[in-house]
This record gives sequence, structure tokens and C-alpha cells, in this order.
Amino acid sequence: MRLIVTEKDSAARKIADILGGKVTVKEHGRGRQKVRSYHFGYKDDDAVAIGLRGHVMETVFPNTYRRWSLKYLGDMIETPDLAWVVDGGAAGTLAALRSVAKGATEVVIATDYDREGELIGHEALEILRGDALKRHPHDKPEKKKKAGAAVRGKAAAAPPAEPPADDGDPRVKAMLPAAAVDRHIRVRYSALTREEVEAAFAKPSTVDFNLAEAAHSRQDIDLIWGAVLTRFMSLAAYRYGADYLSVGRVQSPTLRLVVDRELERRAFVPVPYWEIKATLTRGDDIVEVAHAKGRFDSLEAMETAFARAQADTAEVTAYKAEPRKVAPPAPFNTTALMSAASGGGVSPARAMRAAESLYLNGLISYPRTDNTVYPPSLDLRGSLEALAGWRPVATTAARLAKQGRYTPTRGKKRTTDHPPIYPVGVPKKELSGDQARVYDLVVRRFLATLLPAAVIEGQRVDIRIGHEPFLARGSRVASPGFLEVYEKFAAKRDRPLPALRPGDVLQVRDLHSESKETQPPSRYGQGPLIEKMEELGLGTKATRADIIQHLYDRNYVRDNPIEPTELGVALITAFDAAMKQAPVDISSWQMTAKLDDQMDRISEGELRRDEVVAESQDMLEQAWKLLDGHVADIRERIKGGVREDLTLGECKNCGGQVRVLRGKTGKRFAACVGKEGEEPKPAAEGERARRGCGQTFPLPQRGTITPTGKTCGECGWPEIKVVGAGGRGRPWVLCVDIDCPSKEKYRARTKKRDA
DNA sequence: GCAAGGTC
Repeated sequence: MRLIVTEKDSAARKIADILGGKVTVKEHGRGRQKVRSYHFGYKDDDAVAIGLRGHVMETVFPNTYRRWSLKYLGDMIETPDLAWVVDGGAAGTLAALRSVAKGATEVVIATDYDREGELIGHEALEILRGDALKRHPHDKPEKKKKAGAAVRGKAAAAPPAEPPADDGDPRVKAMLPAAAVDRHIRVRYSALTREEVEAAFAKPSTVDFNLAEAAHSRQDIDLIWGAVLTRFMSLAAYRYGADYLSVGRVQSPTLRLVVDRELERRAFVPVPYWEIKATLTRGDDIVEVAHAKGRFDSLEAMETAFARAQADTAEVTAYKAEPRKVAPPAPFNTTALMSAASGGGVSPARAMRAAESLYLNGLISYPRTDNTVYPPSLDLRGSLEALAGWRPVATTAARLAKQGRYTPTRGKKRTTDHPPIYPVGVPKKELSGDQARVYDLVVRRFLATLLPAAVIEGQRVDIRIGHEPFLARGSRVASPGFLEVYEKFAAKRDRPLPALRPGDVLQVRDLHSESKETQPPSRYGQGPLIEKMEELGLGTKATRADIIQHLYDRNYVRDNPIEPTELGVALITAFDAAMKQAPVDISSWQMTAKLDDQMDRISEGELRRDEVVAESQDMLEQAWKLLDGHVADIRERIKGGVREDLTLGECKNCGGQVRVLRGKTGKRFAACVGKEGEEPKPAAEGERARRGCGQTFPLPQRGTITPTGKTCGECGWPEIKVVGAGGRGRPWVLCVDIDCPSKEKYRARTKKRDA
């Protein structure tokens, strides 16, 4: 019997469908832990395909390091004593694997065709062979659990097939004879099409253990760095428990991008400039023109030109129209889809969730991919024929389906992991919310990649007013091409000028100058940030949206476009201050670039995992020593940052600071805490001495509260902005004064509704 | 209570 192990259930099912005639599905376990296996006949033998759920092993520290203490950090760096063990959450999967592996004579590793897929394949072999550790070898065996005891987490649902008793052997019991595992076969496919899967099985190979080691080194380094620096920062700043300060190879450089941009904005000095604009008419035609020079750097130069442009009429001196081709966009990979969705108001984290549901419902292909080139094996026509049944794009899809050949666009990234994201089905019921938006986007992008370029006529008219040159630009869609379905930019591209010819005369309706200032660089939106991360190699297709979400959850950033909190700024600037003498790349993206380079060398057999991890430990040791010499500074910066994040503005009564505090029940409220350095007032009997004038206000209990820096026009108390978690929803601006007259209308409305 | 990477 052949045992085929894939990385996910959908791949196991698809492979069974392609290779087998009749497929029998068996279910193992219950509820969320349910695992399916697919049984079929293949080449005169039985076969079973089963999907793991991603990684089934993980890197862990021994329990001796469980306690958070600064005195362990040196040991954690120098002798991390990491072990590679079975992931506790994978118990259900492994029980199912054990049950279907029984009697297998051949093992086929069919995990994803990328670096992590290779490691997952290696994990499966370790477990099947009985080499995998159940727990860290230096940890004591866990005590037997009482039968029927309620245990939280995934492990609880493990069926009894995996013996719960610890017989002292730290290894998982072998599922197959070593010989059968050793002569395993590795198949590699980049799309789950008949053509590719059959070709993969016809050209078997073996697991690339060097490539798997490369991924394994990343796990080790990420854990050591993450654990040591997270503990150091948290302990340095006295932020324990739920408020810990996380640090990581990917999250910290990502935070740095946001913080650096904010610091640039703060350092920005605006430069004034002027523009001259005019409105011209001819009958019903209106033309808005601007001085041909664009920006005037000096007021004098602008005024001179303005004086020379005094006239009642304007004359067209030239008119040019040039067609240019606008190429259709490349197929969607994860980043491009996230970015496009973000532009349409769906955050990357939400878009990813919606895409996941669409994929599980058979509407789009696998949503985690780097690829932007359709593999030739893809059934483009099949998708088009299906889309011909989806009303919003039916005519375009039907027309394309009849076409003989396709020359789809190609992006720069061509990878082996999965095909680009494209529609594979049509919804039976109408979709709603994020899913509707993401599906619509995927469908339109797909059709766009198969449609011809758009032809846009760019227009420019030169006009003289008085003695000065002016101009206006316009554009006209000459041939819509892909814009037929991908109209995102079409509106902007169809702003034609009226028909004008040299010598035409127009009336000057208005001539005015505008005084402006150069603008600081703008904050990152979630879409552009995810693109920047991809460009720098930070995170992966599957993790970038989560990493950004994590920065929100840790209160390092807020709002959208993304703004760092003072805590986020303090964390990054504290690092930098400590690293001044001897910079170590601990919070920069170059650290990842270097790791990538070393992983490539491991996969080529030039370096070993332990060498790369050892080098990384040396680097961390240097960084830690520098940080350790700056504990007090780091503490002060972070405390200051947090205090600033909680300070809403000035108290109208006494000029003190209004700050967010938490009550005994955990509810937050705003209170005047007095001026900086103010002495606490003598306390009444049985009460604590307090600073400030005693003024308090209730606050909304949900969302992130940020001061706007302004005061309310009606009541004079500080104004705040409340934004949902993760930058979701529309920000709500209000003043802290609950009795402010500006709230009358709102209150009247809600009262009526509640009544 | 730590990371990032898979997947649900």
C-alpha cells in the first residue's frame, strides 16, 4: 500500500481524485480535530492520501527556562539547548496518520513545493520512522492525566490510538518499519492539475534534507532571538503578563518601517510654494488650467507671472493627443491581492480570512502563493466557462471562453509553490461582505490578465493667458481592453478635454493663485506596507497580514494609515540608542536578508545548521550585552512612551493632564492627574493621596483611544479618536466631556432608538 | 506570558 502525505487536506483530496478512480473517504477524530483520509486504487495497489495541517513538529526550549528572569538570558543565548519535538496541537493528526499508515510499503511525501514544505515532509518522515521526540529530552515526563479529565486545547481531542501514558521513552512510537520510510519518494507539483500531479508521480525524487535544514535553522534562530529579546524588553520595562513587549525577526523590522516613516514626518520642514490656476470657458465647455511652470518657489516670481497673466481671454497655442497602451495587470499572488483589497477598504488580515473561506468553499484557488505566472497546465478555459454563469462578468467571460488561445499577462515572480490566485468556481448563493469583495476582485483580476491592453489617449493643451503659458491635461479611453472588467482606474482615465484647436479663444472666468506647502512623506497604508515587506523579504505570503495585525494587538501601532504609538516609537528608538556604539542588525530587515542568504547556503550543502545558528548566537550575545548596559534608558523611554499614549490633553479646570486610567474593575476612564511634578493633595480619611483636581469622565471601553491634540469647539475639553482593533472601522472623534452639548443630538437619537 | 512558519 502507498501512503501519500500532503501538507493540507485539500491537496490530499485532489491527488486522490486525480490518481484514483473511485475514492473512499474516512474520517478520524471529531470536531475541529477531524482528519480525513482518502482511499483509492492506484497501479494495481491500494493507496491512501492524508493531509497534515502544516507543521507537526516545533522547536522548544527545555522547561528549565520557563521562568522569566533576566538571569537566565545569558544561558538561553549560550546554551539554548533546543529540541525538535512533536507539536502538541498535532496529536489528532498523528493519531489519524498512525491509523492509516498501518501496512504501508511505500511512503510518498507530497507536501508543498517550497522550503517549508520540504521541512514538513522531513517532519512526517521523522514521525513515521519513530525518531521524533515527544518532549524535550531534559524535561521530566508529564504526569499521567486522569481518565476523562477535561483538558483545554487541541490535544484533548486526540483519540486513544495515541497512547497517553508516558512509558519513559521520549520518542514517538514508530508507525512504519525504518526500511519503508527510508526508501520514501518525494513528488513535487506546483499546481494540483492532472497533468502536473501525474508528471510528478512519474518522476519521483527524494526529500531534500539540506533544504529542510535551512528551514529548521530559521525556526531555531527565530525562537532564540524572539524569546531572549522579548523577555529582555519586557523585564527591562516591567511589562509582564498580558502587556509583555514582543520582539521578533520580522515584527520588529516591520515596526521600524512604520516608526522611521513617522520620525521622517516629524523632522520634515515644509517649504512654501505657489501655483496659479485659471478657469476658462467657451460656451458650455469648461477648462481648468494651471501655469505651465507648475510650482513657484518664490512669492515674487509668482506675483510677477500673475500680473502678466491679467487678460479677459485666453488663446490655445497647441493641442496634442497621443495614444498610449496601458498593460493589463499581472496575475494575483497573495501580496498583490492583499494590497488591492486594502485599496478597496478591506484590511490584509480580513482579506486573508475572506480568501481562506472562498478557497475552502471551492470558489478560488489556494490563496497563499508567491507565484504571478500561470503554469501552462492551468485550465483557463474551464474557469472562464464557469464564470460565464456569474452574472456580473458573464458576457466577458463567455466571449473569452470561445477564444482559441490565451496569452495571459505574467508577473515578475515565478515560483513553484502554487499557481497565482484565480477563480475556480461560481457562488451558488450570493456572497456578502468581505467575501463578496474579495471574490469580485479575484474574478475581475483574472479576466483582466486575459484581456488586451487598454488604449488611453493622453491629451495636452497649451494656452496663453496674457503673456504667460498655461496648460491642461486630459485623457480619453480610446479602447477599454481589460478596463472592461477592471475599471478601478477607468474613471480617472476618462477625463477628456473639450475639442480644442490652436487659435481657439476662451473666456477667462477666474484667475487666482494658491499658496501651498510641500507635504511630509505619507504614512504607510496596510497595502503599501505589505508590499514593502515583500520587497524587503520580511515574512512570507502566509504571515505578513498576521504580523501587521500583531503590531496592532501589541499596541505598537494604531489607525489606518498606520501610525506608531509612542510605545512603538520608544521600542525602536530604545534599540537604536543602545546599539549606537556597535550596531548589531537586530531590528533591521538586513538581518532577514542575511538569514536568507545563509539558508540558501545550507540548502546547497555549503553550511550546516549548527554553524549558522552558532553565528547567530554570537550576534545575539553582542546585542544583549549592549542592551544590558542600557536597561535604565530603555525603561525610561518605554515608560515615557506609554505615559504619552495615555495622556489625552489638558484639564480645563486646572491645567493638569487628562490621562486614561483603569479602575479596580478594569474599566478605563479619563481623569485629571494634575501637572507634571505636582504634589499629591493630602488625602481624606481612608483614601489615597491623589494629584489633580478630581475631574473624571467615562470612556468608551472598546477600541484604541488616541488624543487628536485638539480641544472640542463646544466645551473646550480634549478631543479623542476611537478606532476599532486593527485599524478597523470608521474612527469616532469625540470629546472626553460626557455632558458636552455636542453630544445632545447623538443622545437624542439613541434615546429615541432605545425607547 | 516568549518567534515565525505552516494550516483550519
